[in-house]
Amino acid sequence: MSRPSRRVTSADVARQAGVSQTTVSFVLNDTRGQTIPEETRRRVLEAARLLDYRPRASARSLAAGRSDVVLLALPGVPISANLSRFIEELAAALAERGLSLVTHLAEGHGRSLPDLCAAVDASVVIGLVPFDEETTEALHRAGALVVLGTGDQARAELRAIGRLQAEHVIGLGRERLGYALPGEHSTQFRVQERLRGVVEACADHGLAEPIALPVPMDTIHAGATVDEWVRASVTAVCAYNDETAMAVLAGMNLRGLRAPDDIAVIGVGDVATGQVSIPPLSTVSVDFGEAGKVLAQAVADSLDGQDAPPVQSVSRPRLVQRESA
Amino acid sequence: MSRPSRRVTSADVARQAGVSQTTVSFVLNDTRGQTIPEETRRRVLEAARLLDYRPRASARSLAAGRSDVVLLALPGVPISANLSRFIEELAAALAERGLSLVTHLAEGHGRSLPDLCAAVDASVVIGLVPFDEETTEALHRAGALVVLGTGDQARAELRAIGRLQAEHVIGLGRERLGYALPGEHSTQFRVQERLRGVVEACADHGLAEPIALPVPMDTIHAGATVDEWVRASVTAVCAYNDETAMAVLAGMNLRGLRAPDDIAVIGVGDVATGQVSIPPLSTVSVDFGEAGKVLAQAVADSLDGQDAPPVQSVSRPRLVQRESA
DNA sequence: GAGCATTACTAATTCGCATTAGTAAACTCC
DNA sequence: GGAGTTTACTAATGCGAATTAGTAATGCTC
Repeated sequence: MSRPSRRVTSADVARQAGVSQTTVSFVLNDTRGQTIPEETRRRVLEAARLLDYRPRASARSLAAGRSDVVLLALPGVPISANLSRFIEELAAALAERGLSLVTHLAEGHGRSLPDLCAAVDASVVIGLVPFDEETTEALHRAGALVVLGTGDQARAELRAIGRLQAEHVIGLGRERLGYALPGEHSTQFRVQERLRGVVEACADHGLAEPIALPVPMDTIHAGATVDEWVRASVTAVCAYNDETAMAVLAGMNLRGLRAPDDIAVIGVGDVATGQVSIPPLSTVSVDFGEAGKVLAQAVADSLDGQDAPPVQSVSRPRLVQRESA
Repeated sequence: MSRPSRRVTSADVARQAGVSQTTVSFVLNDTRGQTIPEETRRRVLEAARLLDYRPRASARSLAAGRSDVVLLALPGVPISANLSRFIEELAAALAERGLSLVTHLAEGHGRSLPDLCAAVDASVVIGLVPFDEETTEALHRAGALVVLGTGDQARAELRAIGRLQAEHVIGLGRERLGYALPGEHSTQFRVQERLRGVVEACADHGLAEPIALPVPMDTIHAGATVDEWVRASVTAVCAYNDETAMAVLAGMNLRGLRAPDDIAVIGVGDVATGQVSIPPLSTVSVDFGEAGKVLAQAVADSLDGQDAPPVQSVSRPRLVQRESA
């Protein structure tokens, strides 16, 4: 259609408003230390609105030395409703501070995160999985001013989730636990750390280590896995996530076993279908609640103020008790 | 940690390699029409590697007049495994062409898509939901050279999904259909178009219009909805998605009804838990297959070649028959 | 009513890269 | 052996906004 013609520039706005480009910049950025009379400000704003002017990001960040792009690196897993709500909240909170959030589905075969970071000229990179030292380093070299998601905080949070599951079923009087690993990617960081949390909780209570078995998304195979747990007298299974937990439930159903009577089952994630599983699934909801706002604040702080206090807790695991445990 | 020091620039590389900045640019961009001897090329490449040089995107796109950022606008729904695979594939295919993909969870309260487009200086915007004329216009003004996802193609694809569901159960001999709307957002474009597809298929076969009812994610309420369908002698239910379908299954289970004997149930999406529902859920898998590569090609084409043929079909709906229908 | 500060601006410079317009040397070719 | 071409580069310019360094006009003070 309409040839993209020429983009509107700040010079166009200046011309329209009858001022210099400098003044336009001052008005639009609320540059402090500059006094602009109300009338002039109004004229500039009006002209900008009229022309639907949007500063060209590349010019802006070239001149300013930093962009206002925040890159959120997501793990390669499907994005739950929960997580996507968190992302939107984060985006909204960042937008209020003039920052723009874009996301990147990592773990893919696309370009590396540092490459991407450079490609979009991101000032901030947030990871939901922790970055190792080397990646952090590379991100900084790639132009990231702030990198969040390093450190052991993510690790701690993942473990807390496992712990919460275990504590719950132990509280129910179960003493022999199983752990349901996902059918795939079971060596992944997230999986191992959640399992770790369960292991720790068992140790704390003087119980034997949980029996961790992979559970494929398939009723027949799940049934076989359940058999193994039954042989080991397992009376509660903590699952890596709700999907896996539902597979366990299906396997049990196939064997005529009931949750929680025979084996208590608890998942993670509070996916919608957990409410209509048979029986309804107890789970740990990873509630991002205020996390978006908190994170946005942390980002903004560490972007202008030198160092902000590290973000404590992003997710806030919460027990959702239904019928399966 | 390490103060971000100063970013490495192409001038640094030039100095290191003992050539001019111009030459560095020529080598790194494989500028055609320039002959660079192998030895010089090697020196430059080596210097760039040594310094871990990455061109600053803002400077690049300011000078070149266009960035290599592609923005994918996603609907505000959770991202299925299927979709995320598609995204990764698209990202990989774009990366091969020197383009970087970032995603944006739309429908949020963050900034508007045109604003975001300008903020990341995207050259291309792809939408999985169609953009209206106005938005497309705004995106172009915001600097997007290419905008994909306009037009009625998305509409057609959504309808095809509904059609496929309906055709399947009609093929099973069912003549009175129900449609399970999601408990929320049931007036949304996607929902309505899928339903439309079912309505059309019914009409084509001379059947009565499907009885569309919202199904909340809650076994009790789902049971009540099932009652309504039973009263209307419905023998097959097409659901907006797998989650909703599973709620229907739960409601039926509560009433002692079996799928497909009493009512056939079919979902959309092929979510993992559909494999372990009771009974395993028949569904329409929205298979993106080669779509990533095709789309990437279309993007690249229309970015340098003037106009590329519009992308035909992005998703390729495919029936996955399990037990529920 | 001279000196100084404040107001309300603007001209000129800068960011880092791509690109255009050279230029000097080597290499044809009749 | 001089004109023309190709090779192998480099100097200079421009992209569009932010920023720095002004400047002219007005206000305030003693």
